Amino acid sequence: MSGVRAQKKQQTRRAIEEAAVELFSCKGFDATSMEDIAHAAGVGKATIYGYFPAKDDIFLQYCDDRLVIAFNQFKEQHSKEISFVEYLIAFFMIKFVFITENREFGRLLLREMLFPKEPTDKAREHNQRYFDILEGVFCVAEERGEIAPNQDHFTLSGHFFSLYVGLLAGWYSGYFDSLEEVEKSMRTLFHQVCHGIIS
Amino acid sequence: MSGVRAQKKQQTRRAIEEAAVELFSCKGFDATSMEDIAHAAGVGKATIYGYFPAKDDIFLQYCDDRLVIAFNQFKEQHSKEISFVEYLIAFFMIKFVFITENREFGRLLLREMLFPKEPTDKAREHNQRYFDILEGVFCVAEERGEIAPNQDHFTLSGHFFSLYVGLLAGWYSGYFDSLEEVEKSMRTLFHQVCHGIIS
DNA sequence: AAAGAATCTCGAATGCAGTCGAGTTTACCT
DNA sequence: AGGTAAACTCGACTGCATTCGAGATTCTTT
Repeated sequence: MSGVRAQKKQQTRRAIEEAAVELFSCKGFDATSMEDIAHAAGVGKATIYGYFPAKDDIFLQYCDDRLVIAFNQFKEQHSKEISFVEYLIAFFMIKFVFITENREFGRLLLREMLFPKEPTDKAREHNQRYFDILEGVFCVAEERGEIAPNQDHFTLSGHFFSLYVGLLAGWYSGYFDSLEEVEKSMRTLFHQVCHGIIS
Repeated sequence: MSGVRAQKKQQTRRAIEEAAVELFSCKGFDATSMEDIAHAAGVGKATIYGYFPAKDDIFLQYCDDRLVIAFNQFKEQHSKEISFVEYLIAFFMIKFVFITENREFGRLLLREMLFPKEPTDKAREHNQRYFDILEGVFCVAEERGEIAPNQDHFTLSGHFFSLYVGLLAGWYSGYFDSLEEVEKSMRTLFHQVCHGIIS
């Protein structure tokens, strides 16, 4: 039975994560010290570093986990019956809402994910989840004749993703007052992609 | 004559900035301590805080200044004779090269500019410089009949800017091996915007 | 020119993220 | 069981950004 230790580890890990998320939500990320977390979780400060490489990672991990859940919920809820643009809007808006739900959390997550100190497999893997989903959307859209054939799906994914990131940057810089405005802009932008701006 | 003090301040400020940039370039941002900078600049550590609110701001300020110079150079060098897409590509590629010249500098600059802790006038002002330039480009393009009339220039600017940001994120996540690849992708994406992906 | 106000300067102190290494617990082997 | 290796834990320590506050310098006023 090599279960005692493993079980305890799980427990400790969860205790740390829960304590951290609770404190971050309550006091804010910067105002929460590792000592606070350690105390709240009932472990020594250094112990935390056996579970998470750095303070950031505690809730980066947490956010990422929650994001996966949101993904899956979305996949269940939304059929691909609607036009692919509407589908994409629903997809990105869910993410948008999720990310901006807590301004500070989202900010840190985005910073880390989009502009990492150096490229990591973790981030790549994270992105791959997007691309896989979008890939599926584009395939269906192509079959239905909604988009021209022979387009590089990776580039397409990148295009929509970029617009999503741009909207987030706009949000964080105060260019939107409400989610409705964001959705409106997203719709405009996505339609630009579809129809072009020339004709 | 209230000049002695003011002059000294200018001198000190420049000494700090120069010492900091020199050290950041040489040793890297994280590896350079405020004490190093203070010592190199010949002032006390605390003095620096009389000139810059935080370590980040020292070279954020510097980067921003240099960026303005790059902007102006660009405006002089490039005529608007070429097609507006080629103009935009030239414009954004210069910025791209500038930003990624020093990976660490660019990363910090982007993080701060795109996802600020809270919206600041400083960032707004920074962005406004873009929009003004792009505005001009779109007006000319419209007159020439290169793009359909009655489009919202702000949204258009946002669109191209988003793609630029997306490419940067791709670069920082290791999806490109060279600037040539970036430019190629940029061209593809910009053409998508022009012609749409439907027809 | 003298004194009082404003500004500038810096070494010392503070607070926090992250590391170290010694001590403790668990797993594995014979 | 008994002993050894591996993994876990934590208080003390390190290094750094940022703040404090007391003293020095410059400006202003009369």
